Amino acid sequence: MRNRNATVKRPARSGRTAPIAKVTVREVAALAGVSLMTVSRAVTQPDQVATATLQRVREAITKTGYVPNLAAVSLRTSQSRLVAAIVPTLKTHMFDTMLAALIEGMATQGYQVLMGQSDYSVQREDELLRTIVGRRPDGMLVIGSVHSKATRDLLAASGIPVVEAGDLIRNPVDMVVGFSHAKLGAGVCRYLAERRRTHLAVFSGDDPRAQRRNAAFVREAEKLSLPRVLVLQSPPPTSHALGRELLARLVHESPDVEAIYCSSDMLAAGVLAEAQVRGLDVPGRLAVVGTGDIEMAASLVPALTTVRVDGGRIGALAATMLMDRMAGRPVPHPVVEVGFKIVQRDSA
Amino acid sequence: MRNRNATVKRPARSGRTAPIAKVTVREVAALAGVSLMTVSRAVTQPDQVATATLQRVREAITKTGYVPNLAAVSLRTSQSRLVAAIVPTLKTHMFDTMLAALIEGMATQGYQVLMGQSDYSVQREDELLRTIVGRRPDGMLVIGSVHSKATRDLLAASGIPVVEAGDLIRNPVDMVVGFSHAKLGAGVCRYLAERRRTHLAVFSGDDPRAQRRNAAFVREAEKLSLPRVLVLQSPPPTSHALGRELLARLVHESPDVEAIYCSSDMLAAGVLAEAQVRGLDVPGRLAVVGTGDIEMAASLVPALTTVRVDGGRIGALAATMLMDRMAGRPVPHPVVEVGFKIVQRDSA
DNA sequence: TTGTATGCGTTATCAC
DNA sequence: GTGATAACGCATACAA
Repeated sequence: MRNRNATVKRPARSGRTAPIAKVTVREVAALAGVSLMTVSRAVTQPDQVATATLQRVREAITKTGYVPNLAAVSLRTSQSRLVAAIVPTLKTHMFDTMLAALIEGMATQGYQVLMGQSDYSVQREDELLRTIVGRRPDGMLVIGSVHSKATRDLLAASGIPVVEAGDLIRNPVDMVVGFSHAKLGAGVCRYLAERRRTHLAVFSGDDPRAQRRNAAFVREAEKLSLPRVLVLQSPPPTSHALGRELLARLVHESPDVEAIYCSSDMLAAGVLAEAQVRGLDVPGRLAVVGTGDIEMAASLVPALTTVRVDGGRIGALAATMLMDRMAGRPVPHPVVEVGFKIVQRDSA
Repeated sequence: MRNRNATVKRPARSGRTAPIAKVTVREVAALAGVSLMTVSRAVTQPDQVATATLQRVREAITKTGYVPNLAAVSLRTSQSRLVAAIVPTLKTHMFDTMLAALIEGMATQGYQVLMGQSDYSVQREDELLRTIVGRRPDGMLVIGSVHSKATRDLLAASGIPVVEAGDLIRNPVDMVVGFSHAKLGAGVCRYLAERRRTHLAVFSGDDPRAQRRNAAFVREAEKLSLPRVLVLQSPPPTSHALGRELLARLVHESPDVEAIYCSSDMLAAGVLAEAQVRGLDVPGRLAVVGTGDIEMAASLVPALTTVRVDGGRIGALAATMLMDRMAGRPVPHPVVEVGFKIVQRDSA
């Protein structure tokens, strides 16, 4: 059943009015019978203008449809009221909450957000950041971290407040809010070991963050003298389908595995689905732990035990730190480690 | 198990260089021993500059770390190379692919994307759009449609190319690419009727788009002389947990329902989970149809029958239409209806 | 309370 | 091939 693709009708774009883009303080001033500055003041500091004048100006603004040109404001004031955000990709759920919180936080303070997708490519990231610096944003959020040395230097030299978010890196360009992937990986390993699971596996994407978690997980298993951890990696993004596929493989190749740590909840959900199909009891026969605590985690069957990292909090913290820096206020903690939490439910 | 929140160390922000934000053509020109215009030309039209000069200028640019101020460029040229995108929310998967496609499409043409979240609030949307107009974007994408009359007029008058995406509305501000929610709702109803399901229910958010689908679904059922359709609505966003909750309610209140149309795949996934828990056979006892065809739909158990709308295609089409308009090229089809498709899998 | 002059950083235009 | 000048739209500084 397929709907056709068709052109339906012409749009009703009326050419009646002069484009607002061309309306400047000039026209408003002329219409209101005042000078440019009075209009400017009426907009930015209304209390400095006589009530009667203010009213006339406001009418003129309404009548002309005047909207101040922020490029001019930005040029004049050296403030863009713009914040840039770079994410690896928008196609996964991973960064949505962080971003949503940032955008919302900044919007309440009158800032707008410029978006960029690096697609996990350092080169894309570099190009992106260079273009963005041209906008003179008042602040920047980079999810993950800035990867190339040259760009790190560029940003450091630019004097633009930068928050690198999600990853607790050692040498931030400016500020960081994140968590330790190593602690997280080790923590999950201990959690499973405490619950008497000895044959462990890890399903994950092969991005750097996941790899750091995996490495720590494996190290911890060695420290606890557990059998060798089976690590299955795939190119990101990790998906539900991948979870099913990986479990299917595991069942054949290493049927003795008792617990799986998945680098995303979606991956874990796929594992649960495949386990259901195969009649594999979770958690009886197999324990499953996810990462992210996405909305569906709590209502899956069985409810998914997962590592919660509060993306919304990270985004909100980033917004606060940026605004402090932008306002010239001292930032008490330029490096903030946010916690993660293993949320115990039914799957492990 | 909770990691502490702590400050770890001071950041390594070196104050050594003059902020790039302050480097202008002036400094570059001085260093290269040329005029401002030569620098400007070296950047924008290198072939107009003698090779030797070009080289000197480029060295000077590298040495100073000069990055052109786009606010100034924008002011001077009346071109912002900025495109704005307004989404209801980033917290659901609904618009990710559309957005990702748009951002990618625009980025390849040297445009940057300004993001706004309206949170399904008309007032927020208005504020947002007004601020955004101040940036003089070269184009705008609004997911859904522009709701208030005043803002529609503002946009129409602004002369900014606008694409309203996702919704095939009747009187677009400028251009539209979308599908008919009414056709979709009716189509799903027929699909279920053809499969001998007579007692139908709809689970959905109460946003306007879902409501249009629901209304058409109900009308179609009446036309087919089916029993009254049970419609259960909740405030968006729809979620997995909500799907479970609604099915639980349904089982008590209307156990005779044979098919459910869900306004999102996540909602449908929740319904499948609850059905599994209750031992309700899907599709034997109950058919389930979702909306969106998100990645997990195909690997759910049972695989989810769903209505696919190609968000990536919509985003890409929007980007193309915007770029045509921005380049002054005629837009052959300012109103584009994209198809939807009912993807038959196992759940219905 | 209101107005005038000036400059933010860049490019269009015209002159050399 | 290169340079001088003006202007984009607005707000800062100061004068009235």
